[in-house]
Amino acid sequence: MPNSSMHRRRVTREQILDAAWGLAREQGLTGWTMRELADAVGLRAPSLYVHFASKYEIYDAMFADGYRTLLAQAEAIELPEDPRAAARTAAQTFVQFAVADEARLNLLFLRVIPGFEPTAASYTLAERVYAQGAEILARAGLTEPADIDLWTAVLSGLATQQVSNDPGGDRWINLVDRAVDLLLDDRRVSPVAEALEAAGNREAPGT
Amino acid sequence: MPNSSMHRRRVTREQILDAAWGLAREQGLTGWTMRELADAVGLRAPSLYVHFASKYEIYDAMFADGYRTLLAQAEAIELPEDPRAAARTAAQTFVQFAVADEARLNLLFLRVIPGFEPTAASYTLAERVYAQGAEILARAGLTEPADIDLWTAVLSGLATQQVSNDPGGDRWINLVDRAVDLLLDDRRVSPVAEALEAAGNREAPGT
DNA sequence: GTCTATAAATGGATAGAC
DNA sequence: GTCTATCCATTTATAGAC
Repeated sequence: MPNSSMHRRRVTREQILDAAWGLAREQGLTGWTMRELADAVGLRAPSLYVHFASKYEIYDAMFADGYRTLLAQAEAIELPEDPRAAARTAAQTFVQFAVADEARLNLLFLRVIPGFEPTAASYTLAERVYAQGAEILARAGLTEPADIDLWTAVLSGLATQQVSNDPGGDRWINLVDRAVDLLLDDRRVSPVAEALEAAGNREAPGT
Repeated sequence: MPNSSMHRRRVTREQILDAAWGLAREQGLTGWTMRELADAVGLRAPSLYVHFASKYEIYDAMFADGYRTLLAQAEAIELPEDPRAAARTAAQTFVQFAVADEARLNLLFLRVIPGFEPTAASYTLAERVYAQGAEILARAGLTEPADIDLWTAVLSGLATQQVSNDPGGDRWINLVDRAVDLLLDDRRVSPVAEALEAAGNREAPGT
Protein backbone atom coordinates (compact mmCIF):
# COMPACT_ATOMS: atom_id res chain seq x y z
CA MET A 1 0.00 0.00 0.00
CA PRO A 2 1.54 3.22 -1.15
CA ASN A 3 0.32 4.98 1.96
CA SER A 4 2.73 7.83 1.75
CA SER A 5 1.71 8.63 -1.78
CA MET A 6 -1.94 8.52 -0.79
CA HIS A 7 -1.33 11.09 1.88
CA ARG A 8 1.07 13.12 -0.17
CA ARG A 9 -1.39 14.06 -2.83
CA ARG A 10 -1.02 17.21 -4.82
CA VAL A 11 -1.46 20.38 -2.87
CA THR A 12 -3.40 22.35 -5.33
CA ARG A 13 -4.63 25.88 -5.34
CA GLU A 14 -8.02 24.52 -4.42
CA GLN A 15 -6.70 22.91 -1.28
CA ILE A 16 -4.99 26.10 -0.25
CA LEU A 17 -8.17 28.02 -0.90
CA ASP A 18 -10.24 25.57 1.09
CA ALA A 19 -7.87 25.94 4.00
CA ALA A 20 -8.00 29.71 3.68
CA TRP A 21 -11.78 29.59 3.86
CA GLY A 22 -11.55 27.42 6.93
CA LEU A 23 -9.20 29.81 8.68
CA ALA A 24 -11.32 32.78 7.67
CA ARG A 25 -14.38 31.14 9.14
CA GLU A 26 -12.60 30.30 12.38
CA GLN A 27 -10.55 33.43 12.92
CA GLY A 28 -12.13 36.09 10.80
CA LEU A 29 -11.55 37.06 7.19
CA THR A 30 -8.29 38.84 7.98
CA GLY A 31 -7.45 36.92 11.14
CA TRP A 32 -4.98 34.43 9.70
CA THR A 33 -1.41 34.51 8.45
CA MET A 34 0.44 32.92 5.58
CA ARG A 35 2.22 30.66 8.04
CA GLU A 36 -1.04 29.43 9.52
CA LEU A 37 -2.42 28.84 6.07
CA ALA A 38 0.65 26.87 5.07
CA ASP A 39 0.42 24.78 8.24
CA ALA A 40 -3.21 24.03 7.48
CA VAL A 41 -2.27 22.38 4.19
CA GLY A 42 0.92 20.79 5.46
CA LEU A 43 3.29 23.15 3.72
CA ARG A 44 5.80 25.82 4.68
CA ALA A 45 4.87 29.41 4.10
CA PRO A 46 7.25 30.01 1.19
CA SER A 47 5.64 27.21 -0.78
CA LEU A 48 2.42 29.16 -0.90
CA TYR A 49 4.14 31.71 -3.07
CA VAL A 50 4.53 29.08 -5.77
CA HIS A 51 0.74 29.12 -6.12
CA PHE A 52 -0.11 32.67 -5.17
CA ALA A 53 2.03 35.75 -5.64
CA SER A 54 0.74 37.42 -2.50
CA LYS A 55 -1.86 37.28 0.23
CA TYR A 56 -4.00 39.71 -1.73
CA GLU A 57 -3.97 37.29 -4.62
CA ILE A 58 -5.37 34.66 -2.28
CA TYR A 59 -8.13 37.04 -1.24
CA ASP A 60 -8.86 37.64 -4.88
CA ALA A 61 -9.04 33.93 -5.60
CA MET A 62 -11.36 33.52 -2.62
CA PHE A 63 -13.50 36.34 -3.94
CA ALA A 64 -13.84 34.63 -7.31
CA ASP A 65 -14.34 31.26 -5.65
CA GLY A 66 -17.13 32.61 -3.48
CA TYR A 67 -19.01 34.05 -6.41
CA ARG A 68 -18.48 30.88 -8.40
CA THR A 69 -20.03 28.92 -5.56
CA LEU A 70 -22.97 31.27 -5.47
CA LEU A 71 -23.48 31.00 -9.20
CA ALA A 72 -23.34 27.21 -9.04
CA GLN A 73 -25.82 27.22 -6.19
CA ALA A 74 -28.12 29.52 -8.12
CA GLU A 75 -28.02 27.28 -11.16
CA ALA A 76 -28.72 24.18 -9.10
CA ILE A 77 -31.91 25.66 -7.72
CA GLU A 78 -34.93 25.19 -9.91
CA LEU A 79 -37.15 28.18 -9.61
CA PRO A 80 -40.94 27.96 -9.43
CA GLU A 81 -42.87 29.10 -12.48
CA ASP A 82 -44.70 31.80 -10.59
CA PRO A 83 -42.50 34.92 -10.73
CA ARG A 84 -43.21 35.92 -7.15
CA ALA A 85 -42.48 32.46 -5.85
CA ALA A 86 -39.32 32.45 -7.94
CA ALA A 87 -38.24 35.75 -6.44
CA ARG A 88 -38.86 34.39 -2.97
CA THR A 89 -36.84 31.29 -3.66
CA ALA A 90 -34.00 33.30 -5.13
CA ALA A 91 -34.01 35.64 -2.16
CA GLN A 92 -34.02 32.76 0.29
CA THR A 93 -31.16 31.13 -1.55
CA PHE A 94 -29.13 34.30 -1.55
CA VAL A 95 -29.64 35.13 2.11
CA GLN A 96 -28.98 31.56 3.20
CA PHE A 97 -25.75 31.66 1.22
CA ALA A 98 -24.76 34.99 2.70
CA VAL A 99 -25.38 34.12 6.34
CA ALA A 100 -23.81 30.68 6.08
CA ASP A 101 -20.34 32.18 6.26
CA GLU A 102 -19.68 35.58 7.78
CA ALA A 103 -16.14 35.79 6.43
CA ARG A 104 -17.44 35.11 2.94
CA LEU A 105 -20.15 37.70 3.37
CA ASN A 106 -17.52 40.24 4.39
CA LEU A 107 -15.33 39.44 1.41
CA LEU A 108 -18.00 39.20 -1.27
CA PHE A 109 -20.50 41.84 -0.29
CA LEU A 110 -18.72 44.31 1.95
CA ARG A 111 -15.51 46.28 1.66
CA VAL A 112 -13.74 45.06 4.71
CA ILE A 113 -10.10 44.48 3.79
CA PRO A 114 -8.18 47.76 3.61
CA GLY A 115 -6.63 48.10 0.20
CA PHE A 116 -8.15 45.00 -1.32
CA GLU A 117 -9.84 45.39 -4.65
CA PRO A 118 -10.91 42.37 -6.67
CA THR A 119 -9.34 42.01 -10.10
CA ALA A 120 -11.48 42.70 -13.15
CA ALA A 121 -11.74 38.98 -13.91
CA SER A 122 -13.06 38.23 -10.44
CA TYR A 123 -15.40 41.15 -10.49
CA THR A 124 -16.98 39.83 -13.66
CA LEU A 125 -18.32 36.91 -11.66
CA ALA A 126 -19.95 39.30 -9.22
CA GLU A 127 -21.62 41.05 -12.10
CA ARG A 128 -22.99 37.78 -13.40
CA VAL A 129 -24.65 37.18 -10.06
CA TYR A 130 -26.12 40.61 -10.19
CA ALA A 131 -27.39 40.12 -13.75
CA GLN A 132 -29.01 36.85 -12.83
CA GLY A 133 -30.82 38.45 -9.93
CA ALA A 134 -32.00 41.27 -12.14
CA GLU A 135 -33.43 38.75 -14.59
CA ILE A 136 -35.50 37.07 -11.90
CA LEU A 137 -36.73 40.43 -10.71
CA ALA A 138 -37.66 41.44 -14.23
CA ARG A 139 -39.89 38.41 -14.54
CA ALA A 140 -41.58 39.52 -11.34
CA GLY A 141 -42.18 42.96 -12.76
CA LEU A 142 -39.26 44.88 -11.29
CA THR A 143 -37.18 46.40 -14.03
CA GLU A 144 -36.31 49.85 -12.75
CA PRO A 145 -32.68 50.19 -11.64
CA ALA A 146 -33.90 51.77 -8.43
CA ASP A 147 -36.07 48.74 -7.74
CA ILE A 148 -33.11 46.45 -8.17
CA ASP A 149 -30.93 48.63 -5.97
CA LEU A 150 -33.53 48.53 -3.23
CA TRP A 151 -33.75 44.78 -3.61
CA THR A 152 -29.99 44.31 -3.17
CA ALA A 153 -29.97 46.65 -0.21
CA VAL A 154 -32.76 44.84 1.57
CA LEU A 155 -31.34 41.37 1.04
CA SER A 156 -27.82 42.34 2.01
CA GLY A 157 -29.22 44.21 4.99
CA LEU A 158 -31.13 41.18 6.18
CA ALA A 159 -28.08 38.97 5.84
CA THR A 160 -25.79 41.44 7.57
CA GLN A 161 -28.11 42.01 10.49
CA GLN A 162 -28.53 38.26 10.83
CA VAL A 163 -24.84 37.50 11.17
CA SER A 164 -24.07 40.62 13.19
CA ASN A 165 -26.87 40.54 15.72
CA ASP A 166 -28.20 37.00 15.82
CA PRO A 167 -25.43 34.72 14.59
CA GLY A 168 -26.67 31.20 14.07
CA GLY A 169 -30.27 32.25 14.60
CA ASP A 170 -33.07 33.07 12.20
CA ARG A 171 -34.45 36.38 13.39
CA TRP A 172 -33.79 38.18 10.10
CA ILE A 173 -33.90 35.13 7.87
CA ASN A 174 -37.56 34.76 8.79
CA LEU A 175 -38.24 38.19 7.34
CA VAL A 176 -37.04 37.38 3.84
CA ASP A 177 -40.37 36.31 2.34
CA ARG A 178 -42.11 39.29 3.80
CA ALA A 179 -39.44 41.62 2.46
CA VAL A 180 -39.78 40.11 -1.00
CA ASP A 181 -43.53 40.61 -1.00
CA LEU A 182 -43.03 44.14 0.18
CA LEU A 183 -40.68 44.91 -2.65
CA LEU A 184 -42.77 43.22 -5.32
CA ASP A 185 -45.92 44.98 -4.19
CA ASP A 186 -44.24 48.33 -4.43
CA ARG A 187 -45.36 49.68 -7.72
CA ARG A 188 -46.41 53.27 -7.92
CA VAL A 189 -49.98 52.23 -8.81
CA SER A 190 -49.72 48.98 -6.99
CA PRO A 191 -52.08 46.74 -5.03
CA VAL A 192 -54.28 49.55 -3.90
CA ALA A 193 -55.15 50.52 -7.44
CA GLU A 194 -55.33 46.89 -8.46
CA ALA A 195 -57.69 46.04 -5.63
CA LEU A 196 -59.84 49.07 -6.28
CA GLU A 197 -59.96 48.20 -9.94
CA ALA A 198 -60.98 44.65 -9.16
CA ALA A 199 -63.62 45.84 -6.71
CA GLY A 200 -64.91 48.36 -9.25
CA ASN A 201 -65.11 45.71 -11.96
CA ARG A 202 -66.99 43.42 -9.68
CA GLU A 203 -69.63 45.96 -8.84
CA ALA A 204 -69.89 47.65 -12.21
CA PRO A 205 -69.00 44.91 -14.68
CA GLY A 206 -70.68 46.17 -17.76
CA THR A 207 -69.18 49.61 -18.27
CA MET B 1 3.93 84.89 23.43
CA PRO B 2 4.28 81.48 24.97
CA ASN B 3 4.18 79.86 21.58
CA SER B 4 5.60 76.56 22.69
CA SER B 5 3.00 76.18 25.39
CA MET B 6 0.26 76.98 22.94
CA HIS B 7 1.39 74.19 20.70
CA ARG B 8 2.17 71.82 23.49
CA ARG B 9 -1.31 71.60 24.88
CA ARG B 10 -2.60 68.56 26.60
CA VAL B 11 -2.83 65.49 24.44
CA THR B 12 -6.06 64.15 25.69
CA ARG B 13 -7.89 60.96 24.98
CA GLU B 14 -10.16 62.96 22.72
CA GLN B 15 -7.27 64.11 20.59
CA ILE B 16 -5.99 60.59 20.26
CA LEU B 17 -9.45 59.40 19.34
CA ASP B 18 -9.86 62.13 16.77
CA ALA B 19 -6.58 61.14 15.20
CA ALA B 20 -7.62 57.50 15.24
CA TRP B 21 -10.81 58.36 13.40
CA GLY B 22 -8.80 60.31 10.86
CA LEU B 23 -6.46 57.40 10.21
CA ALA B 24 -9.37 54.98 10.04
CA ARG B 25 -11.05 57.14 7.43
CA GLU B 26 -7.88 57.43 5.36
CA GLN B 27 -6.51 53.92 5.63
CA GLY B 28 -9.38 51.74 6.73
CA LEU B 29 -10.66 50.85 10.17
CA THR B 30 -7.84 48.42 10.83
CA GLY B 31 -5.31 49.95 8.44
CA TRP B 32 -3.30 51.97 10.94
CA THR B 33 -0.74 51.24 13.64
CA MET B 34 -0.07 52.57 17.10
CA ARG B 35 3.05 54.31 15.78
CA GLU B 36 1.10 56.09 13.10
CA LEU B 37 -1.50 57.11 15.61
CA ALA B 38 1.15 58.44 17.95
CA ASP B 39 2.77 60.38 15.11
CA ALA B 40 -0.56 61.89 14.21
CA VAL B 41 -0.86 63.46 17.65
CA GLY B 42 2.80 64.29 18.01
CA LEU B 43 3.62 61.58 20.50
CA ARG B 44 5.68 58.43 20.61
CA ALA B 45 3.87 55.14 20.51
CA PRO B 46 4.54 54.18 24.15
CA SER B 47 2.85 57.35 25.37
CA LEU B 48 -0.43 56.13 23.96
CA TYR B 49 -0.42 53.38 26.54
CA VAL B 50 -0.73 55.99 29.25
CA HIS B 51 -4.18 56.77 27.91
CA PHE B 52 -5.27 53.42 26.51
CA ALA B 53 -4.24 50.01 27.73
CA SER B 54 -4.33 48.48 24.26
CA LYS B 55 -5.37 49.02 20.69
CA TYR B 56 -8.60 47.19 21.39
CA GLU B 57 -9.35 49.69 24.09
CA ILE B 58 -8.99 52.42 21.51
CA TYR B 59 -11.42 50.60 19.24
CA ASP B 60 -13.81 50.34 22.15
CA ALA B 61 -13.51 54.05 22.88
CA MET B 62 -14.12 54.75 19.20
CA PHE B 63 -17.16 52.51 19.29
CA ALA B 64 -18.60 54.41 22.23
CA ASP B 65 -17.59 57.73 20.69
CA GLY B 66 -19.35 56.87 17.44
CA TYR B 67 -22.60 56.00 19.14
CA ARG B 68 -22.36 59.10 21.33
CA THR B 69 -22.02 61.18 18.18
CA LEU B 70 -25.04 59.48 16.68
CA LEU B 71 -27.10 60.05 19.81
CA ALA B 72 -26.10 63.71 19.91
CA GLN B 73 -26.99 64.08 16.25
CA ALA B 74 -30.34 62.40 16.83
CA GLU B 75 -31.14 64.73 19.70
CA ALA B 76 -30.15 67.80 17.70
CA ILE B 77 -32.65 66.96 14.96
CA GLU B 78 -36.13 68.16 15.61
CA LEU B 79 -38.57 65.69 14.20
CA PRO B 80 -41.73 66.71 12.36
CA GLU B 81 -45.02 66.16 14.16
CA ASP B 82 -46.34 63.80 11.53
CA PRO B 83 -45.16 60.31 12.48
CA ARG B 84 -44.40 59.29 8.93
CA ALA B 85 -42.44 62.44 8.25
CA ALA B 86 -40.62 61.90 11.53
CA ALA B 87 -39.71 58.37 10.52
CA ARG B 88 -38.42 59.65 7.22
CA THR B 89 -36.30 62.29 8.87
CA ALA B 90 -34.91 59.80 11.36
CA ALA B 91 -34.10 57.36 8.59
CA GLN B 92 -32.40 60.04 6.55
CA THR B 93 -30.38 61.12 9.55
CA PHE B 94 -29.30 57.60 10.30
CA VAL B 95 -28.28 56.72 6.75
CA GLN B 96 -26.47 60.00 6.25
CA PHE B 97 -24.56 59.34 9.45
CA ALA B 98 -23.75 55.81 8.42
CA VAL B 99 -22.49 56.60 4.94
CA ALA B 100 -20.51 59.64 6.01
CA ASP B 101 -17.72 57.45 7.34
CA GLU B 102 -17.17 53.93 6.10
CA ALA B 103 -14.73 53.06 8.87
CA ARG B 104 -17.27 54.16 11.45
CA LEU B 105 -19.97 52.16 9.74
CA ASN B 106 -17.75 49.10 9.87
CA LEU B 107 -17.00 49.59 13.54
CA LEU B 108 -20.47 50.49 14.75
CA PHE B 109 -22.75 48.38 12.63
CA LEU B 110 -20.69 45.50 11.30
CA ARG B 111 -18.43 42.92 12.89
CA VAL B 112 -15.26 43.61 11.05
CA ILE B 113 -12.39 43.47 13.53
CA PRO B 114 -11.49 39.88 14.37
CA GLY B 115 -11.75 39.38 18.08
CA PHE B 116 -13.09 42.81 18.92
CA GLU B 117 -16.15 42.94 21.11
CA PRO B 118 -17.37 46.22 22.59
CA THR B 119 -17.46 46.42 26.37
CA ALA B 120 -20.82 46.35 28.11
CA ALA B 121 -20.62 50.06 28.85
CA SER B 122 -20.06 50.89 25.20
CA TYR B 123 -22.74 48.53 24.05
CA THR B 124 -25.26 50.29 26.26
CA LEU B 125 -24.93 53.32 24.01
CA ALA B 126 -25.75 51.21 21.00
CA GLU B 127 -28.88 49.98 22.73
CA ARG B 128 -29.96 53.54 23.45
CA VAL B 129 -29.79 54.29 19.75
CA TYR B 130 -31.87 51.25 19.03
CA ALA B 131 -34.44 52.19 21.66
CA GLN B 132 -34.74 55.68 20.28
CA GLY B 133 -35.37 54.34 16.81
CA ALA B 134 -37.99 51.95 18.11
CA GLU B 135 -39.79 54.83 19.78
CA ILE B 136 -40.02 56.78 16.56
CA LEU B 137 -41.29 53.71 14.77
CA ALA B 138 -43.88 53.10 17.45
CA ARG B 139 -45.32 56.55 16.89
CA ALA B 140 -45.61 55.65 13.21
CA GLY B 141 -47.49 52.50 14.05
CA LEU B 142 -44.71 49.92 13.94
CA THR B 143 -44.45 48.14 17.25
CA GLU B 144 -43.85 44.52 16.32
CA PRO B 145 -40.28 43.36 16.92
CA ALA B 146 -40.25 41.91 13.43
CA ASP B 147 -41.18 45.30 12.01
CA ILE B 148 -38.30 46.92 13.82
CA ASP B 149 -35.90 44.22 12.71
CA LEU B 150 -36.93 44.73 9.13
CA TRP B 151 -36.46 48.46 9.56
CA THR B 152 -32.91 48.10 10.86
CA ALA B 153 -32.07 45.64 8.11
CA VAL B 154 -33.33 47.93 5.37
CA LEU B 155 -31.58 51.04 6.65
CA SER B 156 -28.29 49.30 7.30
CA GLY B 157 -28.56 47.61 3.93
CA LEU B 158 -29.06 50.92 2.17
CA ALA B 159 -26.08 52.44 3.94
CA THR B 160 -23.85 49.46 3.30
CA GLN B 161 -24.68 49.25 -0.38
CA GLN B 162 -24.11 52.98 -0.69
CA VAL B 163 -20.57 52.91 0.69
CA SER B 164 -19.67 49.59 -0.92
CA ASN B 165 -20.96 50.15 -4.41
CA ASP B 166 -21.32 53.88 -4.92
CA PRO B 167 -18.97 55.59 -2.48
CA GLY B 168 -19.53 59.30 -2.39
CA GLY B 169 -22.65 59.00 -4.52
CA ASP B 170 -26.33 58.94 -3.66
CA ARG B 171 -27.71 55.95 -5.51
CA TRP B 172 -28.98 54.21 -2.38
CA ILE B 173 -29.43 57.32 -0.27
CA ASN B 174 -32.11 58.41 -2.71
CA LEU B 175 -34.08 55.28 -1.89
CA VAL B 176 -34.43 56.00 1.81
CA ASP B 177 -37.76 57.82 1.70
CA ARG B 178 -39.25 55.20 -0.53
CA ALA B 179 -38.04 52.45 1.74
CA VAL B 180 -39.57 54.16 4.75
CA ASP B 181 -42.91 54.46 3.06
CA LEU B 182 -42.71 50.85 2.04
CA LEU B 183 -42.10 49.76 5.59
CA LEU B 184 -44.75 51.97 7.10
CA ASP B 185 -47.37 50.85 4.60
CA ASP B 186 -46.69 47.23 5.40
CA ARG B 187 -49.41 46.25 7.80
CA ARG B 188 -51.06 42.90 7.41
CA VAL B 189 -54.41 44.49 6.57
CA SER B 190 -52.87 47.58 5.22
CA PRO B 191 -53.63 49.93 2.35
CA VAL B 192 -55.37 47.36 0.23
CA ALA B 193 -57.93 46.59 2.89
CA GLU B 194 -58.14 50.25 3.82
CA ALA B 195 -58.79 51.27 0.25
CA LEU B 196 -61.32 48.54 -0.29
CA GLU B 197 -63.06 49.52 2.88
CA ALA B 198 -63.14 53.12 1.82
CA ALA B 199 -64.46 52.15 -1.61
CA GLY B 200 -67.07 49.90 -0.02
CA ASN B 201 -68.21 52.64 2.32
CA ARG B 202 -68.54 55.04 -0.55
CA GLU B 203 -70.78 52.74 -2.55
CA ALA B 204 -72.76 51.24 0.30
CA PRO B 205 -72.79 53.96 2.93
CA GLY B 206 -75.91 53.15 4.82
CA THR B 207 -75.41 49.57 5.95
C1' DG C 1 3.06 62.21 31.14
C1' DT C 2 6.42 61.78 27.83
C1' DC C 3 10.53 60.12 26.43
C1' DT C 4 14.43 56.55 24.59
C1' DA C 5 15.42 52.04 24.09
C1' DT C 6 14.12 47.73 23.30
C1' DA C 7 11.78 43.62 23.95
C1' DA C 8 9.47 39.87 21.83
C1' DA C 9 6.80 38.37 18.56
C1' DT C 10 4.85 38.39 14.05
C1' DG C 11 4.11 39.90 9.44
C1' DG C 12 4.69 39.07 4.28
C1' DA C 13 7.94 37.82 1.26
C1' DT C 14 12.64 36.25 -1.01
C1' DA C 15 17.11 33.40 -1.93
C1' DG C 16 18.87 29.46 -3.12
C1' DA C 17 19.62 24.39 -2.18
C1' DC C 18 17.43 20.04 -3.16
C1' DG D 1 7.37 22.21 -6.05
C1' DT D 2 8.93 22.13 -1.63
C1' DC D 3 12.21 22.95 1.55
C1' DT D 4 15.49 25.64 5.10
C1' DA D 5 17.12 29.80 6.27
C1' DT D 6 16.48 34.33 6.64
C1' DC D 7 15.51 39.05 5.47
C1' DC D 8 13.54 43.02 6.78
C1' DA D 9 9.97 45.61 8.07
C1' DT D 10 6.47 46.07 11.33
C1' DT D 11 3.74 45.08 15.32
C1' DT D 12 1.99 45.73 20.08
C1' DA D 13 3.64 46.50 24.26
C1' DT D 14 7.02 47.12 28.36
C1' DA D 15 11.10 49.01 31.25
C1' DG D 16 12.96 52.59 33.21
C1' DA D 17 15.09 57.39 32.86
C1' DC D 18 13.65 62.19 32.98
